[in-house]
Amino acid sequence: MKERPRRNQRIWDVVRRIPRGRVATYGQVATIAGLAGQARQVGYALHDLPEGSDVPWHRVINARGEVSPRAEPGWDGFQRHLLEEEGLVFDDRGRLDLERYRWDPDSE
DNA sequence: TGCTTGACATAAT
DNA sequence: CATTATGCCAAGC
Repeated sequence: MKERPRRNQRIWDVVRRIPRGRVATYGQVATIAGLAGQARQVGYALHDLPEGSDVPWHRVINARGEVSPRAEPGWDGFQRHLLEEEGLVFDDRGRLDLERYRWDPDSE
């Protein structure tokens, strides 16, 4: 069976590798998944993320260290709550210290 | 089959 | 650090 270019599933696999209490940017996930530069696809993949997936999508944030502004209100607060449960701390502007919480794939 | 939209990133200003 | 412009790929219509 040929490898199905299912980038989405590949992305989910990378996101699953994200340890608890750590976050990764879309670009980072894209690079690790072999989709360097296609960070948009990462976000799109998570959007297609089915329910019941073991993918900690809430650990995936944008390059600014902030939660991606979704279309539905209240969703950002939900993600922030999940991250706080992981032990992460947000700034007054609702941003995280990427320098401190950024997941190091090489350290895995 | 072709155009538009989309959980973004990076470079330039 | 914020904002603007451009690029990338896949899914939807």
